[in-house]
Formats: sequence, C-alpha cells, structure tokens
Amino acid sequence: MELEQKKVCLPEKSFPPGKIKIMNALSELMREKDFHSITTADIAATAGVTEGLIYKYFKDKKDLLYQVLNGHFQTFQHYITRKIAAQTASVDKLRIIIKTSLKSYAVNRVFARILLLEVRNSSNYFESDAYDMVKIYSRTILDIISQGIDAGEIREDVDPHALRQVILGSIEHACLGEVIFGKELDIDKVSENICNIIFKGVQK
Amino acid sequence: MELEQKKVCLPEKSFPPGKIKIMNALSELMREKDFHSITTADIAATAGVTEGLIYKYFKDKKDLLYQVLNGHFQTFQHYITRKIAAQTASVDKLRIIIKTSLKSYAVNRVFARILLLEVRNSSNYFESDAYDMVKIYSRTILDIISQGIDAGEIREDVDPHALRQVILGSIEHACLGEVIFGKELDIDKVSENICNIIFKGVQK
DNA sequence: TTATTTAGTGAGTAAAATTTACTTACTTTA
DNA sequence: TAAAGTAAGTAAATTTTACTCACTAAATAA
Repeated sequence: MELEQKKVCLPEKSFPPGKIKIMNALSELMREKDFHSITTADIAATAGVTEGLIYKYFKDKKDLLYQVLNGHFQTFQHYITRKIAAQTASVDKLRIIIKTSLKSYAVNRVFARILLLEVRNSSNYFESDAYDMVKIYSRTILDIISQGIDAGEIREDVDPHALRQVILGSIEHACLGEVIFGKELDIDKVSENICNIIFKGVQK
Repeated sequence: MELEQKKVCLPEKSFPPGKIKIMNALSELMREKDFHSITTADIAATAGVTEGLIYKYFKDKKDLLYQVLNGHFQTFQHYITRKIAAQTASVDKLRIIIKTSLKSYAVNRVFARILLLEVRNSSNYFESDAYDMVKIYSRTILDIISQGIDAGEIREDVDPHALRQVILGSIEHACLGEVIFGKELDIDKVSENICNIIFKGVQK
C-alpha cells in the first residue's frame, strides 16, 4: 500500500508542536464524530494543550478544519499526480483519476468526510487554501479531457466541463455511502463500472 | 413555469401559524447564510415569534431543518412523478429525471442547498422523514434503469446501481456551482450534455 | 360554567466558542 | 552580557447560542 493513512499530512517542520498536535487531534476525533459535535474542549484535551492555543494558530474552529483538510489534500495531490504521470492515453489517465480518487477517499475517510460533507456548506471555505487545492485537481481533469479530445481519443462533441462534472459527481457519489454509512467499497469494481458507463455509454 | 418557488411547501393547514412562520423564516434566512451560522435568535426574530416557540414545534434546530427540507421534497416528488409518467421509454424517463431534478434545484436553491450541503453531515438525518423521500426518489431511478435493461434499451452489462450513482452524482455536481456560487445554469444545455455523455459514452 | 387543551411568551441556564491578559523561554542585538 | 523582542503556551473571563421551563391568554369541549 502506497497510500496509507498518516498521522500528519502536512509540512510538519516549521509548524510548532502545539499546532501539529491540535491538527492531529481534530483529525483523530473526526474518525468518530462529525465536526460540529466536536468541541474545542475535546480538541484541546485530545491534543494535550489548552483551548486558547487553538486560537493562537487558527482564526476559528473552521479555519482549523480547513487547514487539516489542506494537509490531507497535499498528500492526495502528490499521490495522484505521480499516478497520472505513469499513463500516456487520456482515457487511461481519467481511469486512473477515478480509481485513485476512490481509493484515496476509501483509505482516508476523514479526508473524504471533510471534503464531501463538512466544508462545502460555509462560503468562506471557498476562499481557503484547501479549496485552492481542489481547483488544481479539478483543473487537471479538465486539461486531460481537452487533451483527449485533441488527440482524438474522446468524441469532439463532448463538452469538457460536462464530462468533468460527470466524472467528479460519479466519484463523489460513489463515496458517499461509504463515508456516511461506513460501507466497504470494492474500488476495482466500482471504478470499472463507472468507467464502463462514462466511456462506452449505456445505450444500446 | 409549473414549478415555482413557493413560500411554504408544506401541508400548510393543520400547522399552527407560528410553526409555518418559523419554517418560512429558516427557509428565507438560508438564501443568504448557511444553516450553522443562522442562530435560533435570528430565526425567531425573522419569524416574529419567540425562541421558545421553536422548541414547542421542533425537537431541536436540526429537526426544524429536516422538516423544512421535507416540505420542499414533497413538492419536488409530486412534480417529478408526474413528469416521468408522461414518458414511455426508460431512457426518456431518465432524461426527464435529470432535467427535472436540475430544474428543481435551480428554481429552489434553498431546497438544493439543504439537500446537497447541509443535512448529510449529521447521522440522524438518515433516520428522518426527509431522507425517506430521498430513498423513494432514488428507488424510482433504480427501477427505471432495471426496466430499461429488461426492455433492451440499456446495455445488460451496465450495473444498475453504478448507473444510478453516475446519474445522481452528475446531477448533484452540476448543481453545486449554482448552489454555492449562485451561477446561472443553462438547464437544457447541461442536461443535454450529461445525457449525451452517459447515454452515448465519451470514447470514440 | 368550568375544565382542558392549544398557541405562544419570556426569562433563564448550561455548554460551547472566542477573547483577553498574562507567564515562560528562547533569540537577537546593542 | 544585559536588554529587548518574540514565539509558545496558559488560565480564566466573556460572549454567544442552543435549549428549558414555568407561565399566560385564548379557544374549545364538557
């Protein structure tokens, strides 16, 4: 397993120990509870620091969440970029993106939870560094699609934005059941099914 | 326009006026703010009632949210069932579901907001009446797919659950930008794009 | 008429998030 | 080497917010 759940998914150095402990504490607590039912007292106790310190390093509780997400996203981005580079055909790259994303979400459920369920409802997330990472990821997919069309692999009457939507939507929806209900996901099967539908179409 | 944004989307009668005012108030406030940053004081002030009354009619703040969602969902469900009935071919039914769902979300953004962003993070939503409506909607799609396979309209090597995932994921992801950033959505175009991809496939 | 339910109030409480004033220890620099 | 500044962390006060509870007024049923 290349992609394992690490305690800290951040540029650990340069961060003071207290900050790292706080971020790890939230990450740990999110395995059991949802963000809203985790209190700053919980976080401080788990981290072994005082509540005040949280506000030294984070604007507010949500800012802490965004920074934790950002850390996870760094790991994800590095991993997926390397995987994509190993492929040449656009369609294969998309296939890898689908499979690798599903796998990342499955392996790191806290990451999936935060990304799919916890941050999207507040508007200031979309100004956070974490969301910048999403934009990069999202942009990568769009570029691959465009290249695929140019290379003649993908039909030219396919709208790239629409295809990206379908891909991202499929990935995310496939993970929801897993993230919410903790169902096990057969990644190979699910990703193959999704690719089968999107690439070949469903109509006879 | 058949589907317009009504103030109240509930069996208004039988509900005491205060309850309706409270539900409308939340619905109204959710146009600007996310659920978590709306306080019970906000709701009460907007509704013109006291905070205490909220807890007369609702178990807690979340229960209020679920009931509001449920009201919106009733309208949605009726509308979509009627639309589907007008079609015979399974593929056309799916097309209608995609288009009508997109339209419902576009017309009623608060409904979309609540459904796609606000409720999924808390586990007790999945025991709520509102979620029962989702199950019915979701089940409908699965049945149509199965019928489509039986009727020979849809390839038999397509996994029905996977196809449903792709459809639901595509719809939801297409709405996200709209719900979050308030972007206008060209429903005809977007739904046509999605159908084009899913039905015909993207590969040359 | 009197009892009883129904709609609604308003003051309060406990828990949680955030702020503030402070200590301690480590660098830098004069 | 002493002074000055800063970074890490604390402890307690403050504010916000969801939620409770004992009460009133009015309508309805007996």
